[in-house]
Amino acid sequence: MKVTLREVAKKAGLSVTTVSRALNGHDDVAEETKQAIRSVADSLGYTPNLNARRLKTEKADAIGLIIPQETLRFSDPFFSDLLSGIVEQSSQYGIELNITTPLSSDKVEETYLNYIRSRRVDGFILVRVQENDPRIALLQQHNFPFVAFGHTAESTFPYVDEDGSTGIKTAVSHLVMLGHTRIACITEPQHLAKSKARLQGFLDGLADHGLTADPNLIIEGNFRQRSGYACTQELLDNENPPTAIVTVNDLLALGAITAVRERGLVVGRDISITGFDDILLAEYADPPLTTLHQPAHQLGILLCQTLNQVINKEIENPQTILVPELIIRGSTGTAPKS
Amino acid sequence: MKVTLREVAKKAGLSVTTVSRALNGHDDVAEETKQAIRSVADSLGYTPNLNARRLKTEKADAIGLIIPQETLRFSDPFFSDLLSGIVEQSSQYGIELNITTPLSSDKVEETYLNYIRSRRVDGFILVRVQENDPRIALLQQHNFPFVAFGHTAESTFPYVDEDGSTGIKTAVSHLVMLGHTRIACITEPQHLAKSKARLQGFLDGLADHGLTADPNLIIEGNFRQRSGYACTQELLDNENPPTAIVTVNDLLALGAITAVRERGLVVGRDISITGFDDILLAEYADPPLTTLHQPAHQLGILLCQTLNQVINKEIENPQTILVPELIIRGSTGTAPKS
DNA sequence: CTTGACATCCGAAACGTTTCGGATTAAACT
DNA sequence: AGTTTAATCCGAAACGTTTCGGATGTCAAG
Repeated sequence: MKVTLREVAKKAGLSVTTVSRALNGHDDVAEETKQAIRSVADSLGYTPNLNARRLKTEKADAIGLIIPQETLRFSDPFFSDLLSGIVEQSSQYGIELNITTPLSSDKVEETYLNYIRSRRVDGFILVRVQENDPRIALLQQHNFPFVAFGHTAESTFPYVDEDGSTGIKTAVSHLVMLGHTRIACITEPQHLAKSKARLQGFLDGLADHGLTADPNLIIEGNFRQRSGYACTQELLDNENPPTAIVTVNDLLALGAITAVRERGLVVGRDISITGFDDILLAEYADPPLTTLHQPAHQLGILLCQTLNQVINKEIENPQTILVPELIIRGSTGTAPKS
Repeated sequence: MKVTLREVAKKAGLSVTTVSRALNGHDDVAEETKQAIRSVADSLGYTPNLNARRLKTEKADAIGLIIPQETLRFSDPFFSDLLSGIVEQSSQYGIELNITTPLSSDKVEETYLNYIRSRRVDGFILVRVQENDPRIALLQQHNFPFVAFGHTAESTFPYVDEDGSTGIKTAVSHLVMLGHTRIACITEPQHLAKSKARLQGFLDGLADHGLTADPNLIIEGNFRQRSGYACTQELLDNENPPTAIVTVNDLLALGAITAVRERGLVVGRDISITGFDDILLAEYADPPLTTLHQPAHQLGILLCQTLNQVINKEIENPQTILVPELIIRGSTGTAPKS
């Protein structure tokens, strides 16, 4: 049933050594023997036992993706596109993609350590990086290859990231150009690096146009539609409500749209709303959502490519930042005259 | 740096054999030596080299999920919830989850074969099963453990599935009770088992109430919103348009809602629409979508549990079917008087 | 005719684990 | 006292691969 190198060797009348070297394309075996060996191997349906190879070579040809429980639970569309990019690229490279989640939130580092020590992956892709992320400290200390999706100003490690700050600034500019001055912002929890960056972009964007942020108009939500809905209610209850709301992701924006409409207001006329990510549903929202397009799938591919380079030491400290593009749709319009 | 069994043994003053057996909890080593060994192992930070273990035991403690390219590309929310369930449960079991996609659609079986022969997984979870699925034939022929998400009437293999037919029947009944008689259906491509079942449910549902399906009102879409939009346009252009549309997944329904509204009609009053899956966005659609709730996350967990049982031969041929529950929201209402 | 260089092949060891079959000792029976 | 039994422990082989360090043969150059 199972066919090993030894059997290929026997059938080909050659040594195991030669067969191994032939199949791995070394140049100390004659071209015609290589051919012969390959055809024997094919006829027997030989596929190397990966575990044996890994044991010997001390390479796993695999990468790990340890998803935080929070990310796992509230699967947002952006993340699944990111994931699909990672899956696609790792498959293309012929390396395994190994996905897990820590058993509990206080066992994150334990999980990483176990993976490192048991030698089952050559590197990690990190998502949801935080400031002073303990995972990164751990990996750096062990000198273990990884690439982070996310960064801060001080980051000295390999990462791929969006430029969330610039992205939001673009959205703010867009709104200011439309005449808005009372602009609100619904943010995400601030422990994540990317959420911080986006909020900063909002503040900077206002400042760029000589506006100052009204603290009453900055409100922290989470990552879900329901939260966008609730935050918007709160904003609209304000005695001097905003004419535009910058939300920090599309799901928040969709929730905001629902809330606005429930009050009998028209999105894009009475109140403008912007999102972030350009998930599939943004285009089909009603009205279609003005948002910042993130090439999620592409980012996933890039993450995987970068990690591969880090593992193979082809590059020392790659850092890539992609600037999202503003897609203007119906959810934003000129400010109402007051 | 790396610590092996040998070093634990040396430090503990015992043989490699004993250390191995102690750590694996065999009962031919004294309780106090076990304790001692464990503490030495912990102090050294020993973690077994998985590749060595796998080589020896011929078990991978890993399962594979080979995602078809189509599924990968158009990441639907349902699938990511399913995936999250699989990730969660496999992590809980402490087995690896290995995700790939075939390099091209004609290399699907090659990919499976490679995985089987290289001994890197103990079993597979299959998604998007078709009638007479060649992957299933292959796995059965190799006597390799797997569990399918999906089935047909003749299926003799282990599966977990939703009862799509009964689900849609429930939706049809609901509409009939509301007085609808001209009911349309937007289906998915019929090569998938689940899509076939859902269409059958539609036909059976009508028949149950003595209605016959109008071929003009059955129209094949795909899996995306855009398609639901286009199909609905077509339905509404009919000379005798339907008063209700049963769509076979939520994204189609969301597209349908957009199309209906664009014509100035009111969903839930002029035209009723039902979906299937109850994705996160269904509740926040406008109007909220009447749909069939699928416990996607739970299904993922169940798939993983079932596969585990199959691998460990705890059960011979497990087949589970979950009946989806109709969630009535605002997108359906009494039929307009004509 | 010898020498060296080159091309091609191979034996044996090693990676770190598990396990088979036995060895040792002490306790518990005839 | 001798013999069985049980409790602990261990040596060595094996899983299938890669690779180090040669071995063999051929051929051109000296």
